[in-house]
Amino acid sequence: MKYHHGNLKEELISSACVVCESDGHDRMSLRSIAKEAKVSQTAPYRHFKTKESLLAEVSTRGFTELKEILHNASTAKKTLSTKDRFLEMGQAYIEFGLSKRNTYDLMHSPVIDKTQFPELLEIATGTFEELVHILAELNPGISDKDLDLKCIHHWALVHGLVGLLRNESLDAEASVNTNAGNAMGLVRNDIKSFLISELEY
Amino acid sequence: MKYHHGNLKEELISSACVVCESDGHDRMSLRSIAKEAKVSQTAPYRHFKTKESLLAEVSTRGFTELKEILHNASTAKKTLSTKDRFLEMGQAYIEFGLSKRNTYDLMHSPVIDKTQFPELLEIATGTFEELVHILAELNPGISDKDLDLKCIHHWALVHGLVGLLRNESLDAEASVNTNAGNAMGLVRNDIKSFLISELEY
DNA sequence: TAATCATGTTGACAGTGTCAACAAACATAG
DNA sequence: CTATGTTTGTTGACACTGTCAACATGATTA
Repeated sequence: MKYHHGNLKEELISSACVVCESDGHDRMSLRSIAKEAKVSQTAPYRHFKTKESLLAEVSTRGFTELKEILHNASTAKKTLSTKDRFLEMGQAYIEFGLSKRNTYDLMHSPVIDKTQFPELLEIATGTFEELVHILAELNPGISDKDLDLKCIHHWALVHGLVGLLRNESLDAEASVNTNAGNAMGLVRNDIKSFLISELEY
Repeated sequence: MKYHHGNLKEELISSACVVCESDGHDRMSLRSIAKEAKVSQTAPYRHFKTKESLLAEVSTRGFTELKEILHNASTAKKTLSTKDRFLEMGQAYIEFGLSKRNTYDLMHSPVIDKTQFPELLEIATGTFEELVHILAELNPGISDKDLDLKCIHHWALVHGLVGLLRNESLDAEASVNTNAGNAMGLVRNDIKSFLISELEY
């Protein structure tokens, strides 16, 4: 029975990742994950200055995973056209946002001040870069400024779309008054078609 | 010195609105706003079943204000073309999201389960309707389905754009590695131009 | 072997949301 | 006008939270 745990930091982070995704970051308590690791309430403070910095670690892992997913989506299937790989990427982003709801929330939550966590800031902006790369490939010869504007456009679109799609209440309720709910269901069931129509918009 | 306050519910809500916007909803405590109203800690429970339901009230007011702003933007200046009024609306939405940051956050936060607050759900979807109306006006003869798709497109865009613009770290940091930061600043300084280019995209 | 440092522990503090039990103010029926 | 019941307050408590100071143990290094 060792006094020292040996791998506590890693265990706390990965435990926090699980809890954050299942319960949401606001329902996660340091004490509970400390207990889960069979360690005292204050042990986490040897590895994280504050709860926020543990959450920053969780957020960092989220971005790391997302960046990898995006990178894979845009490079894996070499036989696809650039446009199709771009669409794969958009779909992958949205699917991440829908399947890792709470983690996605944390990644965009204002409770973490990214400027205080350089590593997090770097991976977050790095994730954005994945979009820059494929859009540059898709629009050869485009000016830097126009490229950036295109990035902003597409990023805003998928990010906003995730926000809309996550809100199940919209199709539950809105379909009574309008057809938006139905359309939302359509989009949800065929994200790729929607993205294609966006590209040709 | 009356025992009964007389107007406690209203005072609690408006106080909560102020605190939510200035400090963020996660830093708002029931006790503190009770104290502010010079009332005991548990007095709010005579008017709100839970903290969440007070926050739901704050969120409702946020949507009410936003809906009104959007409605005004799209109907006030009668001399403008439909397209211009649509642009006014987009700009108004974004400005709301940027100026009422924390309230905007609360309105989209998962801490409030909108399905449990019918009034909130109604005003939230009602806000969406403002977009439906002007888009219908802008695209006469459009099919219901296409109208809905257009709504989803534009809503996702402005909502996502707010998310991007709020993140100051993006232009602070990203400008080192890419030009995205500069472009973000451009967009921020001239939202309307960006929206126009979006419409013609 | 002795001293230092990293990593645990216990105990405490102030703060939180919420509940049960009680009390004062108000409304209304007799 | 009194009696009764309902709203709307109060006090006190519970379990929980993030975090800190003081201490103890284990590992590392001189």
